[in-house]
Amino acid sequence: MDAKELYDITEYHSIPIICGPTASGKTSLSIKLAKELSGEICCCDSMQIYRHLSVGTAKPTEEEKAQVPHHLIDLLNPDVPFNVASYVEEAYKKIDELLSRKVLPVFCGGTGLYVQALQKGFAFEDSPIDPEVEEKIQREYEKNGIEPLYARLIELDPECREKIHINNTKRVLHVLALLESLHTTTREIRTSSVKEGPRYPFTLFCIDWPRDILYSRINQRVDIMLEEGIVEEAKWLFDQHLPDSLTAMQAIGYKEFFPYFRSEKTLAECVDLLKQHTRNYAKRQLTWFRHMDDVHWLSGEKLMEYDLKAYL
RNA sequence: GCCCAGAUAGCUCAGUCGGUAGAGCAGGGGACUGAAAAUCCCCGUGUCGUUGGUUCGAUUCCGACUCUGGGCA
Repeated sequence: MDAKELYDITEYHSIPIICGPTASGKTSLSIKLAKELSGEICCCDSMQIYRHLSVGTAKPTEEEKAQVPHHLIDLLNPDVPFNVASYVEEAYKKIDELLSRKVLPVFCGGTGLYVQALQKGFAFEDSPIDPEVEEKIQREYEKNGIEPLYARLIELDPECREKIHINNTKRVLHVLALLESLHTTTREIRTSSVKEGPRYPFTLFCIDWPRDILYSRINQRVDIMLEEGIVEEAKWLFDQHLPDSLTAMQAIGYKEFFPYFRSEKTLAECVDLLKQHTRNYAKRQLTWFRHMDDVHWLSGEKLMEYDLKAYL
């Protein structure tokens, strides 16, 4: 769909995506914008997808959801894995649904990969990895370690020497399985995945704050989450005894409390660790956003003064 | 008051058999196409507590002092 078609349906030329690091004020900005546009909010967040993870993922509150309808949250239980490909599929379904009601979606979220997948229109194949190939690679890894597999990856695709470090085991194994299943290279995958172009026209906004202010906002927000019951929520997840590898178990705001539940750390230590991890995460998010294309940067201090409609 | 241990990077500490020092964490930068709130890479000069002494040379050895732990009174 191009800008004109979108305009004919919604009277706007593009779909806004509000991104930014955690605790930058995305939620309130997206609500303000959605109200102005009579739009509805679609979350672009790998963890708000999960039910029961609410306080810790800074999901919009009931009051906020009452102001503007929210979508793409509370889709799955925490024991179900999730990934970009599934996200993109869900997002496109939701966009079509809103457009069929002539409603403009307002995307909002901090997961850089998901934002980029929408912006660039990454196309994902149904199941690109042959389970037999994957299993064989896994067995070889357990037997001989990463080095022979890394050597094979470089031989199949010399570009990977630059792009994938040998210590990044997870990615080495995954990309090797991908290449041996499809008999192709990463360059070809990247090229073919964007050859259709973006599915819809998007406009990206990213919120930025001076680093020290962002960090103190993060620390304050963790204290608020504590009052809102993050520890109880984390205890609930802890009691599910899910495998650590599961997507939901990686969420910041939960795993940090597990040592407390096991009486290995004090609550105060876990809280400090949570603040730390959240700050580290915000930095990684900013690295991602800074290197995305066509981003309109918004200063956190004057967030409510921008006329974002003018960009759409 | 006495005895012992310590004082080195923002923090926790290692080390220099005497030639001005290095790890982890924090912090900063970066990568990223099916776990991405994940995973991974790169970046280390600081009056080595103060002050005398020994020495060609002291953060390192010796003394005193200050501070911080711990113990004894």
